[in-house]
Amino acid sequence: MSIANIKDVARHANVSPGTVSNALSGKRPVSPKTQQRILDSISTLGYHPDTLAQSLVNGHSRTLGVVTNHLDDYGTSRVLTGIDQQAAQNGYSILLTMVHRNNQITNNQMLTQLISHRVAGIIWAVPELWNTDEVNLAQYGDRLPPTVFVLMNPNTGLSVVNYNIVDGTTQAMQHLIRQGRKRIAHIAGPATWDSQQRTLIWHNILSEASLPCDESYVAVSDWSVPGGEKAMHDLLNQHPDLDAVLACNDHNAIGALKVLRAANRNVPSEVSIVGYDNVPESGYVSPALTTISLPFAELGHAAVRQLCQLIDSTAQTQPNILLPVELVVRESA
Amino acid sequence: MSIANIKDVARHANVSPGTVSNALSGKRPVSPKTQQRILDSISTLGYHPDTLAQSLVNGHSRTLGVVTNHLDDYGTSRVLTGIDQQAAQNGYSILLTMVHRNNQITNNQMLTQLISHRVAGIIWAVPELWNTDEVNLAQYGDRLPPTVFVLMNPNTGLSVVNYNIVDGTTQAMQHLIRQGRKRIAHIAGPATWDSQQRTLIWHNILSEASLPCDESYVAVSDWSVPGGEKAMHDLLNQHPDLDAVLACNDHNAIGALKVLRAANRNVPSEVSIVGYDNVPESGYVSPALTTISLPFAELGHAAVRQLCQLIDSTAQTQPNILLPVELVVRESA
DNA sequence: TTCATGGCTTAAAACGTTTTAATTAAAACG
DNA sequence: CGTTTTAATTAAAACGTTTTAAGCCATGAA
Repeated sequence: MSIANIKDVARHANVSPGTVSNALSGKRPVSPKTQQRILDSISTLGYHPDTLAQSLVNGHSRTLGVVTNHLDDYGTSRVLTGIDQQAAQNGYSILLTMVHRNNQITNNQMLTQLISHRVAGIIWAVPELWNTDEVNLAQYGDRLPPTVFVLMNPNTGLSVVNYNIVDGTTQAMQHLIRQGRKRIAHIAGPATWDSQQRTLIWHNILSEASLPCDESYVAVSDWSVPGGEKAMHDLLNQHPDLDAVLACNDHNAIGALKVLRAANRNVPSEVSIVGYDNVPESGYVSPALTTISLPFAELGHAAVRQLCQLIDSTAQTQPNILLPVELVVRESA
Repeated sequence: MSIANIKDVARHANVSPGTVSNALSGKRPVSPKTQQRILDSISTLGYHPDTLAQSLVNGHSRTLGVVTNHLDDYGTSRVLTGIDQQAAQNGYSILLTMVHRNNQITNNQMLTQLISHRVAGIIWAVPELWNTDEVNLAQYGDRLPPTVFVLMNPNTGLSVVNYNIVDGTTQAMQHLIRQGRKRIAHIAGPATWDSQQRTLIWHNILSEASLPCDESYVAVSDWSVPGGEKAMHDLLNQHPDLDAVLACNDHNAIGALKVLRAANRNVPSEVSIVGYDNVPESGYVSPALTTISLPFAELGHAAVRQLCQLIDSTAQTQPNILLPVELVVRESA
């Protein structure tokens, strides 16, 4: 006995397939008696409608394609969790495609795959790996479903959901300056758009306050703890008298913390540190990190809501969304 | 102009739809000339086959349904990353369903959703939240596609992929005993199967070695850092002279570390600690944690491979898979 | 009695593929 | 050059739904 379909139900309930469809969708009236009969047949046969067939006939699949980075870091995981949450709430399933380190599959292949699956929309959540030059969106024409980009440069003409980078860095800097710090070094990330953005703000605020902000106060690191250690080392060599550090993320800040402890500089009395991201461990290193808390899960929520609006309204674009951030003051500054 | 389908291609290449299908699949020979003509038409029209229609006609969807826990902890994220990696390699897409904290959707609804999507197989990767009583798998009969369970009790008659819990805990205990530790306390997790398993092994090894192992040496915690702090507090009260701690995971161990530092007990000279999981932060707390490294990504890989075998062979079951673990010796023990 | 009205129901077409069985075209053979 | 074999192609059926247009049957009005 193979798996039951709508015809089996129809036959069992002595009714036509169309009526079964109506009974389930409620789009057309069905008499109470037949309704009940159909429901009974459905449960005795254990019938579940075939989503594929449904999607095929009405042209869309109530599925969102999500392209995300590998989940090795906290932020990406949280964003994906948020996406799933909101998608479930809006009645969408999600079709997942991940970008891995040894990336064997191209952006184009990913898009093609999602398009083939007839997803209703796409969320591109690969921070900064999206190079608009690499992929020519226009080539897909109207085959490309509505698409929302998370954690991306909002000045690209695409539909972007991001957190407020400017505000976050500004808050952190102001906090340090308010505490009377004068020589504020900066551990920058790799040369991605958002990282450059933060460095720029660091520079502007310091120069406005007539505080030192030349290049010797900046060390470039990757996003890792060892990277932070190395950067802190260099900074201490250049400026043994520095009294604060603005790190581009918490992991770098944690690395810096280790180096400062080894160098017998007390944090925060001698040197203040502010991180970025508010990863869980930032709360239980010692001293606990003062950091900028980013609304990762909310980014996921907002992206799905934005996407659903695009899908429903068939408007081509929506205004970008920038979510607020929050300075979490703990012990390190 | 709507999106191109196989008929459009056929018309454009002066050929029948069936031939286009054959040209793409290679299942039946097509003459080189027509082949070329078809390929040209495909690229000028920008044709991508509709996966939904394909799946509908050949009965399966080259999609794996994955049910995972929310991604707030490292292990789950890594497992999912591993699953995606291997699935991509085997040519499967993945349809994601997450279990969230405020769980509004039941196990049954999840299964029904996946079944409706005609997934080729299911990976259930919700550690310990799966209660076999809650869901009666038998009720789905042959509607349920092949299913593999990750991080679950292997003694259930289901197809399970897990790491070797017994071996991991044993290695940790032997390491502590080798170092001459006599009073080894234990921070246990919530009363889940694998947690109980570890507590049992802790007990057996100690009693074999004629070392104290009564209940007063066990504190129950959740999996969190604060939970670990509280547990460590209690243990120190009960046994101020304890000289080692076996924690049920790294977060508990980190919490314990904080309490021990506050109590001025040197780690590892006075008290040794071993964690479990090898989360990234275990490497950069101070002192760095000695811990059991679990093969999370490999669990994902193995689960997909196992599932693919089940799908291909249509054998009902496969032997369970237990992956080896590794003791990572750092500073804390 | 006839006719429209309105509420349910149904048969058939459509969605975009693959596959089967039948057909044609091409090649090989005597 | 006719016949057989083989290779390439096609028309049509199938997959499981939804939807459209048509049909049926009471009911109530003229």
